[in-house]
Amino acid sequence: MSTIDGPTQNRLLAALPADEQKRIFPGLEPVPMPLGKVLYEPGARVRSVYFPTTSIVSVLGVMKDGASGEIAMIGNEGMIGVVLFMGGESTPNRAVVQSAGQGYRLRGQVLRQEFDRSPELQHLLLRYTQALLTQMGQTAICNRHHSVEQQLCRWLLSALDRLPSNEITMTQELIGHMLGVRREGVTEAARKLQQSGLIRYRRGRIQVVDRARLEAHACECYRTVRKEYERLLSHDRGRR
Amino acid sequence: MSTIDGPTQNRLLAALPADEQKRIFPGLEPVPMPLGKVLYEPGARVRSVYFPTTSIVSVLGVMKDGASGEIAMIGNEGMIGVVLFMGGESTPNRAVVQSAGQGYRLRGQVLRQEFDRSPELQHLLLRYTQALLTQMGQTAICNRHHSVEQQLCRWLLSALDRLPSNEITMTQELIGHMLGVRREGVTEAARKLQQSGLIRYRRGRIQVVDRARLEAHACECYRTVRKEYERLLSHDRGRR
DNA sequence: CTTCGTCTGTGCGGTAACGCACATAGCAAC
DNA sequence: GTTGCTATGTGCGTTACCGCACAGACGAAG
Repeated sequence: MSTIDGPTQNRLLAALPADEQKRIFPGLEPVPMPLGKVLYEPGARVRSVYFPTTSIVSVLGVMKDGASGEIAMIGNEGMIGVVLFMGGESTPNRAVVQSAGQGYRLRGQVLRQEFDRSPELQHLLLRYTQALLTQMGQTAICNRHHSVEQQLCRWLLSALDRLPSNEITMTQELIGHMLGVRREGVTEAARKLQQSGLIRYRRGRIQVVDRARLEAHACECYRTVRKEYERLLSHDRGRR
Repeated sequence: MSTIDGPTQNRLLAALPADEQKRIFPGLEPVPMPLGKVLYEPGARVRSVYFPTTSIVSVLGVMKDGASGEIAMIGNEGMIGVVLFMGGESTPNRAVVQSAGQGYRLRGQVLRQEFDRSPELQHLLLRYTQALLTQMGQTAICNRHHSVEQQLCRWLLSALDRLPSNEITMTQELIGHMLGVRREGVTEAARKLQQSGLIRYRRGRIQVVDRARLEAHACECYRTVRKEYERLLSHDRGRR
């Protein structure tokens, strides 16, 4: 009945038809998602999927030498663990909680069963996976062509879209790991943005002051991905 | 009956169960895939899918200012147009033939119908899509962390895996567009590789002389992606 | 209030890749 | 062989980012 709290805070879960919700919601287990919690490791078998509600999760590519980079950011618009219905049992990536909050866990077996049974669920999750594909592809060319400053803007906006307030709790060091750049590079970019009055920050917290101008500063990648998410995951599902 | 020529030269089509082949093969239309042919444009509705046999197709991200970069390379191991069964009707990317050859076209409607009817086809294509996801994610962090020289090695090896000979027909200018770097950067990297005896090249042609050492020169991304393709698309499908 | 660990600010030399300009060389058409 | 187009070679100044080093500043815990 509640539409503000509970599983329906996750937009994928909320978009399910009522009868499907009846079958899935009982299997959902609310879990805390503390900062740094690892949801899955590269190559490890994925046994559960996660639906963030108030948390944000990063999917990171990690190199042998420890270098890393975010290839996808997932909040209450999505889920972690698409491999479960895609048929691989693992991925070469790591999923880590990037912004603390809540989420729901569902056993993989349950999801797979329902995925095979319900065309609506299937279509919804596949459309979501396509959105994920788009995000990854755009990240690839963004990493190639855009400056740290532009990418920081993009990243802040993406995070903001998944948070209730205009404040992001995150150290510059961590942002560096996400963007795959030096911490100092983040510091310098952040300083410039603050001087221009787009953001304000202090130790581990970044406040977005002027969202419109931040968007203007970001590279086109942000809008491209966002538009695609809206197109794929808004009301008109079922059109297929 | 033939396993060398025809549709079964594409490994996805070859992996289908016999009864599924019976339903799909009649709909396949052999098409030439000349260099530069555009299979789909950003945002345009995708109406057919393509199964390369002897050709290679690049999925490119393109920016407003014309800058570009390859986010996936697809040969006879895969197909172009996963959006058709993923449920989006378009993507923000462009698909272009990168190495001329042959392929098969299939009307999207036919594929969708069979996708919904046959669990085997569905599982096969979803596993393939996961491989694609992996490739894109790895491209993203590769673009972030590795040198032009390393990336050129990776790219050459990926192309080689999809070609029958050890020669790649491709100008350095085009490779530059794929990698999203300057043509001169490619020239310099190629010169180094030639001096080290890994490749030999002339106007529009690159010959790989020492594959083993080329692999040693490439970044880990090549192996990561390749392994994942093997894991996801080899014999053990149906294990799910 | 003090302490201490962590986060942020800043400087500096080094390097990879860029943008541009122009020279040369391969190849196809005539 | 000559011509003309396109691909490749090379140099040069500029820029963005790196790696490292260390100073300073915040804020939680005592």
